[in-house]
This record gives sequence, C-alpha cells and structure tokens, in this order.
Amino acid sequence: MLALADPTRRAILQRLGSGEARVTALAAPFEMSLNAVSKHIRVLERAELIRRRRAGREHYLSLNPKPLDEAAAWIEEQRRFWSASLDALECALAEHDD
Amino acid sequence: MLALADPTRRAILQRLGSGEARVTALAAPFEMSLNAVSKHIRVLERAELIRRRRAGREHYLSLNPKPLDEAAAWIEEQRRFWSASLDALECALAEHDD
DNA sequence: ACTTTATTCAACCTATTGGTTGAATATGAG
DNA sequence: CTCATATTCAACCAATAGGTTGAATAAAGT
Repeated sequence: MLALADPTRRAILQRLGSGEARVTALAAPFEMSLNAVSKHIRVLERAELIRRRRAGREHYLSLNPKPLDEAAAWIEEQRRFWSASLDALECALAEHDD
Repeated sequence: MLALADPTRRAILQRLGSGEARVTALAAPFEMSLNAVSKHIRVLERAELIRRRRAGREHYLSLNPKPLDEAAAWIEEQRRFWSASLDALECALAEHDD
C-alpha cells in the first residue's frame, strides 16, 4: 500500500511539517473519528514517514527526517525515460532554494 | 484514486518510457488478463498520464508529454516544510542531467 | 460474407481500504 | 483509590480496487 495515496495522510504529513503534534491534535481538524486518524498515523509510521515519541500517555508524532524515500525513489526510477518532465520538475524545485 | 499508487500502472508507465505501445503489447509481460491491463490503461488515461492514438483497431499508448504533474504537484506542495528531504531529492535529480 | 484480431463493455467476485463503535490499556489528576 | 484523559485494540461494515469471464464492437484478412 502506497502510504502517500491517501489525502488524509498527506494532510497529516503536511500538518506535521509545522512541528510535532499529538494524535488528538492531529485528529482535530478532520471530520472522522480519532480512531480513524490513529489508524492513518499507524500507516504513516509503518511506512517510516513519521516517528512517534511517547511522553507518558501522550504520543508526539513528527516527520521522519529522512523520508520522501518512497516518492523520491519512484521519481528517480522514472528519470531515465521521463527526462523532459523531470526537467520541468527540477525547475520547479530549483525555484525554491529559499 | 492516485493513479501512481498501483505497481502495475507504474510498470506500464515505465514500459511506455521506451516508446509507444499497443494495449496487447503492454499486457503481454503481465500475468493478468488483457482486460485487467486495459482497465489500468484507462485509469492512467483518465489521470492524463498517458495518451491514446487510434490507428484502425489498434490503440497506441504513449506517455503524456506533460505528465508527472500529479507527483510534481505533490512534491512541490511538500517543499515548504520538507526542505531537507527535498534537498536530497534535488541532489539525486541533479546527478542525472545526462 | 466469414473469421480472426484488437479492444472495450458489463457483470461479477474477493480482498483491501477507510471508516465506524465499543472495550482495553496506560498514564495523570484529585 | 477513583476518575478522567490519551491512545490503541478488536470487531465489524460499506465502498472501492483489482481481478476474472463472457459478450459486444470494430477493423482487417481471406
């Protein structure tokens, strides 16, 4: 299962971009139940896209500092035959060395 | 549905990297039925990752020259908070301006 | 015209996914 | 000790995804 395939999970990753957060906090903005979010978190964790730090009963989630592997690996794999498009991607990325 | 989520579809894209191919040819290497591949092709087509050219009864599929949009857009979206990882990605890409 | 080839359409099946609810576990607070 | 809070576990459910088979369509070959 491609962890990045689900929009809720991508949103969670996005949210974690602005710092670590607890399960409850992560779940808050979503319509779905806490349990549902808890499941998504587990998927992201298994995919090693996020890390969990337990502090008592509170679990703090944060982005795994060396992630994007899944996406990057795929893109890398495509590079050989998709160079034109990758050029465009490179441009997009280069634009943001801020 | 993220079109890139399925390995068969990624393989099809990969195959199309070395030039256009017909449905039958694309299906050949897979264990699954022609119909199954036909479905995957339709998904990729709807996602605008590939294009179809009909020549009589034969359908020639090719990569959409301006694709990767889905992936690139997502990566771009992540850029802001995931810059460290993107740096690594950029390096990987830069390595291949051959 | 008939048959074969290339492809899709339609119906169906099964496994998986994303969600639910309710109970369990564990920690913290009074 | 008891109660509330934070989280997961377990069972379940509905929708979807990916596959199947068989029939439909359409173009080519003979």
